[in-house]
Amino acid sequence: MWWSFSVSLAPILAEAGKTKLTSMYKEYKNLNLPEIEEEVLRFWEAHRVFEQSVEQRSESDRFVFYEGPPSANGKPGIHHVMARTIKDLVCRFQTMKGKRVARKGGWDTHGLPVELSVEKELGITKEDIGKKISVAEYNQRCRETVMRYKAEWDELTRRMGYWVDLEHPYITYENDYIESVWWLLRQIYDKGLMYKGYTIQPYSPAAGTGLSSHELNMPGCYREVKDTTVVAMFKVRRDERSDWLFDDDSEDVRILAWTTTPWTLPSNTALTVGPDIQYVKVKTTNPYTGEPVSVILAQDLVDRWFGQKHSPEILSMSAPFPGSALEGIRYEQLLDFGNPIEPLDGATDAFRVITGDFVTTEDGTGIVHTAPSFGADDRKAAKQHGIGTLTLVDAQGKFKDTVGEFSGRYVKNYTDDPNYQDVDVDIAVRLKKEGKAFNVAKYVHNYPHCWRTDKPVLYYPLDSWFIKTSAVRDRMVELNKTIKWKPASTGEGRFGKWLENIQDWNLSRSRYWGIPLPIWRTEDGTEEKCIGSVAELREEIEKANAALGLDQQVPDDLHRPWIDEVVLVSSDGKPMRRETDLIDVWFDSGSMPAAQWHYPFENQEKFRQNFPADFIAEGVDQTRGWFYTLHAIATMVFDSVAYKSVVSNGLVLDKEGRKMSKRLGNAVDPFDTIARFGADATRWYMISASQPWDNLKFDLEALEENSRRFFGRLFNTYSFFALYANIDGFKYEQDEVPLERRTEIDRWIISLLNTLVQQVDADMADYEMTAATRRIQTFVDEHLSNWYVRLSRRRFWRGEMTEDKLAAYQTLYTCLVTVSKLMAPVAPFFADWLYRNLNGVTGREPHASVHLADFPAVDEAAIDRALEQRMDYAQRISSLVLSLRKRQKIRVRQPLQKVLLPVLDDSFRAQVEGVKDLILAEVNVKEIEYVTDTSGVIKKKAKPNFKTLGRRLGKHMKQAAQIIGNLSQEEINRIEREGRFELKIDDQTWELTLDDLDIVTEDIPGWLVATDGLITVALDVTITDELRAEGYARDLVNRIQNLRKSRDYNVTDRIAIRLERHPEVEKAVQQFGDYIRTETLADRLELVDHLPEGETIELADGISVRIEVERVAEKV
RNA sequence: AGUCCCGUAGCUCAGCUGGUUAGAGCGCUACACUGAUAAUGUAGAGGUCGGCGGUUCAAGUCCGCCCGGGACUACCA
Repeated sequence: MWWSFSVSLAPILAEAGKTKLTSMYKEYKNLNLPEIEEEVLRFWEAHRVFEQSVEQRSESDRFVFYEGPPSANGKPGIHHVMARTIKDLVCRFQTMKGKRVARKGGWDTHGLPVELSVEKELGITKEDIGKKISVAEYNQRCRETVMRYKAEWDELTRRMGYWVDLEHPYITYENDYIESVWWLLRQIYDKGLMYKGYTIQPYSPAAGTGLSSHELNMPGCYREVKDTTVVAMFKVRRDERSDWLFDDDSEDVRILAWTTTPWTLPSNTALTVGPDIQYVKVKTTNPYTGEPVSVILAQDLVDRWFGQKHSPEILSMSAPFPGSALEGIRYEQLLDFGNPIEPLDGATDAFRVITGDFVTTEDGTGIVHTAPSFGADDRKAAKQHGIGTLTLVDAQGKFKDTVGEFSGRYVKNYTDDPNYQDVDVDIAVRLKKEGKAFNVAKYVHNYPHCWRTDKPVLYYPLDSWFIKTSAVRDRMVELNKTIKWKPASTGEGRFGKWLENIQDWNLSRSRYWGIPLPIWRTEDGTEEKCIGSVAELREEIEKANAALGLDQQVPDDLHRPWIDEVVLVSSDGKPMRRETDLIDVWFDSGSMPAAQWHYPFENQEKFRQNFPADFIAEGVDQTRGWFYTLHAIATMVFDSVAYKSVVSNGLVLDKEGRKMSKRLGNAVDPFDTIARFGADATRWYMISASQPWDNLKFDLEALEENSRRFFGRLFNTYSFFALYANIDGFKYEQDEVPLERRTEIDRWIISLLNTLVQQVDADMADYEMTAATRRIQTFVDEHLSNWYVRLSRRRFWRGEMTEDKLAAYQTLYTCLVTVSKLMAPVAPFFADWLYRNLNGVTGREPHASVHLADFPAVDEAAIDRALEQRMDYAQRISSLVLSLRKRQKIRVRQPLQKVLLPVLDDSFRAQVEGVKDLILAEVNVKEIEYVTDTSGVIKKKAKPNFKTLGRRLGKHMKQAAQIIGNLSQEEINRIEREGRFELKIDDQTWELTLDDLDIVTEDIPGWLVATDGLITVALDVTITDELRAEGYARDLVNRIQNLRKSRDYNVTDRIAIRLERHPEVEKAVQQFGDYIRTETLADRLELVDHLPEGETIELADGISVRIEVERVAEKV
């Protein structure tokens, strides 16, 4: 390209802490973000920019951030780029605002996914652990596996520009970490918030293990199944309590209860009714035996079971009565196999109607068959009412051998027996035969399955340790209200409402690779110890060694199996063994505020400085995961929030809006994306495309487009600056041109820039990063590139270094440097590249990197709203004029005489006057003529101001709008003169002022006009001979410049021009010869009659002429 | 089943505490500019603001119900 200098690219000279200047702004042919980023990365690493950015800030002014630990057991995906971009940009922003933001990394190392991948690799199941492979070996494999993809994670971290300290991360499997977790558990234990309970939990008989809610919620676990359902009839015993139900001695009264799990019917011990639900007794006949029978069910559900095609008929129906009336009524056991009632909290009563709030009339009969061993609600209700239980199914999922003909039969086909007979069906058949079935049907519903065995889960009573989170519910709710949630709805809704009916936290996991529950018990459970530190464990071990004559030591590794071997001793000398459960891994990560510092055993000061966090961020899926466990533990142990603000980002979906998954093959590879488009473009796209808490439809094409638009334009703007600044040797060495001596457009862009700084600062502080990026983008695209640079181009390449030219350089430089700082949190690479390219030449700031600089401060004095409005007028007026030219097909190079601009008030006129020159230059028109209404050519129209009038007029608004819209010219003129207007509707009168009306010009009769809101523009399209000649002159200049360019002449070369004579061209040369010569740097411009050697050029209106251009002297 | 988010032009998204002509970018079409040119500008077409009902003088915006997409949670007999 002829005007560009070839510049040898100086190597990076900036050193840590100080800047060595380069002499030229670097120029580049094309924007290559990935290349820039690699270079910037090398720079950051070589000069430890991250470390410096943290260390240079005061210890006493911190912004605390917690890193949610990822598991390196799986590969990172594009959604991790999303979450980490948010974390990173907030931390970088706060750093630039002067805060010290330490970012300690962490690794989540325990849990099911790790265990499973090991089992898969070894080809074993959970049952094999301790048999085919020792627990020690198994855990060793887990420990090795857990960091499998650490290299990928580290590379992603590095390459995406996520600044986090990975040299000193916390790792959840380390003894120090475990010890802190134990300490936390001990605090909770000491507050009486831990208990062991025999509760109903999801259980997989096929796998022989309880399942966590996590496991139950793995994709595909809830499946549609078709089950046999039974409405069973429970025969009421007649006694004092139930007597009122019977009409006569022979009446057979039965209570109806529906179940989708008939195999639980032998274990029934109660029936639960809703105390406030209305029930009725219906006389009918048994559909299977034909015997007369009376059945009790909810009134609302009568229609469901009666009156249909094949359903029994209603012979008579009682008046409704509330469920509370049924309470205490006894019934005969449905299927009696002579098993004793097992005590539940000591109670062994059974076969009685009880009440429960959970009963609804949504389905079934409004009466719940209650088997306390197989349902959590059932168990709760039974306990409340002193009912015992029957557990007639064993842990393998088959009936015990005391259940008559059903003994030994699996309740579901857990063994893949090809001849499996559905026991539900057989139970139904027996009930039908015995006249105890009211209805038997197939029913399709969702039921959870064990994701590993594909078999239905069973709810089964299991021993577990719980944290009584329900006891601190109110405090958690209260503290949550002080947390700033982004978006707020997640905090109030998903999280808040969930807290309000929080369940106790089931801590137990019967697993191997995790933090062992530090509780030891005597065999009879009468004494237990919760260990809160290694020192305490050592003491207890020594005590036990002495008392029991053992030779134990604190294990080097606090995991199983070593910790299981430790035996402690009770106060009366009995051995105590550890409860074999591990704790829920979510407790691990929720412990990190303390455990990352090995608090309270070390770093007490550090912990105090870093608790609670100012900010955390993760995906919404962590709402009930990490966000919850942090909150719960902090509430229980420290009576504090764990974080003051939290951003929960949405999912990253594919461009069709589907969830990304390996299975669908629509997962986007983060490494690939970054390598192709750059980390900055990826980050910028993710943040600017949609609010982080909305789901993002990730589309590579959109990313590319966004990158081209924003980074491309910013790059072009920089390139433009660098090109001319190098020619002029501009290094910002001269004094600052005072603002008041700069031109309108300079002061305008600086005003906008300061407004931008103010807004972006506020947005970023409020975690509104999408708004911030969009504002920056608008500034760069629309204002800086498309208006400021475009209109200021001439100032940069024309003439010597005048004050105006200097002001232009300074202004553009300031804009670029400031933008680099504003964008630095989101696009750290390009921002630093831009900053260093600029500051590396001028040395105006002492920082080697933009990330060591301060976030820009607003110069409020530079903000000039009137000027911003003025320029907005200029843009709109220009746009209107251009659209008029367009309509008339008059090229912009053709000058026109004047623009007519109706002005309705003096301030508008004054405003336009201030930007008149810009408008005229932009639209190539000679003058603006202001038309006032005194000239009589303007047609005015009045519109109501709905905002001010609506409130006052209320329902008369419609009529008012019509009256105002129909006001005549004269009336409008009068209103403007008097400043008031009496509006009469019906009998009422309102006194309106000019504020209540918008008066606009819509038309100038006889002229070509265009309107945009309140601005109307008319264009004089008469082309005089002189204007035409000037148009051709401009065409000529343009064609000659093109020739210079295509011939690779230097910008400063002088030329000689010979033109073939042509009547129009001759006029142009005669009148505008000087202009042509000046513009094209021509020493001579001659007209000749024949120019056979010349090139042919096309001017407007189909004129073509021959021309000869040659260089007269070369200048370098 | 509950809770929450989303549903505005072919695509991606704006639209503040309700105010009358619903915006932008891309894409498409046409054109201009040509000393930022693998850049830039202008114009045009394109919308039942998911649907129905309500509140209001006025609803994309507030309320209710429904439909569709998504997430999380769950002890649905």
